[in-house]
Amino acid sequence: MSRKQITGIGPAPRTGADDSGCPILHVDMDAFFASVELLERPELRGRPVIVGSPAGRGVVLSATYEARAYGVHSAMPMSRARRLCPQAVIIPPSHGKYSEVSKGVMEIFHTITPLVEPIASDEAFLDVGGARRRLGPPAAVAALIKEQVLDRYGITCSVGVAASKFVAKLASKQCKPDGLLVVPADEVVSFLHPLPVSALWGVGERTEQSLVRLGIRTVGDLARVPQGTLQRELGQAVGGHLAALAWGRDERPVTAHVPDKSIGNEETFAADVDDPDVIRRELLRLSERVAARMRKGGHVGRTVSVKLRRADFTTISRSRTLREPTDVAQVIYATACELFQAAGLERVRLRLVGVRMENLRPAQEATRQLGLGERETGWREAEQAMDKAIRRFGPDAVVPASLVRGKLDEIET
DNA sequence: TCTGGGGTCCTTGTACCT
DNA sequence: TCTGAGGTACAAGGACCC
Repeated sequence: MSRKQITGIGPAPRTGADDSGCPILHVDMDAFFASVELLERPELRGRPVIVGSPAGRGVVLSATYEARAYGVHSAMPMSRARRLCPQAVIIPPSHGKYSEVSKGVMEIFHTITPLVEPIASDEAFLDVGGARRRLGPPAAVAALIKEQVLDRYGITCSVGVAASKFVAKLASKQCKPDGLLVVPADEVVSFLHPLPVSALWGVGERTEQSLVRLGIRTVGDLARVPQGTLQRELGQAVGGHLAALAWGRDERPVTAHVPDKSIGNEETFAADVDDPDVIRRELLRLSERVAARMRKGGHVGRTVSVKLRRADFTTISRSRTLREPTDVAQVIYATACELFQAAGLERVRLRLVGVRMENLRPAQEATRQLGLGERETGWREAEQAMDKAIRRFGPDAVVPASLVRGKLDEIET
C-alpha cells in the first residue's frame, strides 16, 4: 500500500533480466484493502472504489486504480477524495477481513522461504537465495508467488527482485500493478539515478524540500554530492544513509523476527474536546487497550508516553520511565493522567489523544520487584481475569466502571 | 484545505555520573 | 573544591514509513 508516488521515469519492466545475485524479493499487494473488498463485490470491478470512513475525519486507506486515475491516493483526506472523484463507491474498512487475507498471503510466502520479513499487512521482503535448488532462480520464484496469490485469493501483487531490500522495494513500486521487475546487480546505478530523490526510502516531504534547496532533484544528483555536505545539511545518520542508497548500497539483511519496540493506541475525536474528564476517560480506554495488547503479546514496558494533539494540529508528547516494567492498565493509566496534567493542557481543545508503551521487553524476562504497598499484583490478576472474559464473551464483556457511563450514553443515543 | 492509526528512527537538549 | 570532558539515559519533537 505505497503512499509514495514515484513519478520519475525508470527502465521498462523486465522479467528476463539476469537475476543471479538478486536473492531479495519485495512483494507488494496491489491496492490491497480495495482488492479484498472487490472479492465480495465483484460488480464493482472497473469502477472507482475508495476504502475509508464515509463520515467524519478520515483519510483514504486504499483506492482502486480507477479511483487513482482521478488523483485519489492513500492518506488523502476523505473529503478531498470525494471532491476529486464524487462518483467513487466508498466502502468503510473491515480490518479483520484484511488481516485474514494478509495472514494467508504470508503463509504462502513461508512455503517459499523461512526468511520472510513482513513490513505491513500487504507487503514483505523475502530472501529466496536458499530456495534456488528447490524452486528455481529468484525471478521464477517471484512469478510463482504471483501465481499462487492470484490463485488462492484472486488478487494481484507486484514483485521487485534485486540484490538489496531497498532496490527490490523500488522495483516492485516501479512495476505496479501486477508487475514483476528484476534489477540486475550491475544495473542498479542506472536504474536508480534517473529516479526523483523522493523515491528513496527516508526522503519524505521535508527532506525533499531540503534537497531541492540544494539543487538536488534526482538520485543521480544526490549521488554526486559529497557525503559530508549531505550530513551537514540533513544530519549524520540521514545524510550518510542517503549517500549510501544513492549508489545502491544497502546491506540490511531480511530479518524474519523483528521484535516490537513499542505498542500504542490513539484516537481522534469526532469533534475537538476540552473537557478533562472526557480526556481522562479516553486515556483509560486507551491504557486498557494497550495493556491488553501487551499481555497478549507477552510484553512488559517501562516507558509510558502520552500524545496530545491540539485542534490546530500541533502535537506534544510527554513520557515517563517507570522504575519497573509493567503491563497493568491501571499503572499505565495513572501515569498517563499525571503526564496529561503536567502538560497543562486541561482546558485546551484537543483533537487526538494517544497512549504508548516503549522500552518493551518479554514479560518472562522482566524481574518484578514490587515496592512497599504496591497493589500491582491485584490489578494484574484482575486484568488477566478480564482478558479471559473478553476472550470468551467478546470485547464488551468487561468494561471499567468509569467507562460504563460512556457505554450507557452510546446505548441511549 | 484537511490532515487516521500504528509504528520506527533520528536529532537535540538536559541531567547525571565519573 | 572546582571545572570540564565524555559517556549514558532520558525526554521531547519531528520526519518518515505503510
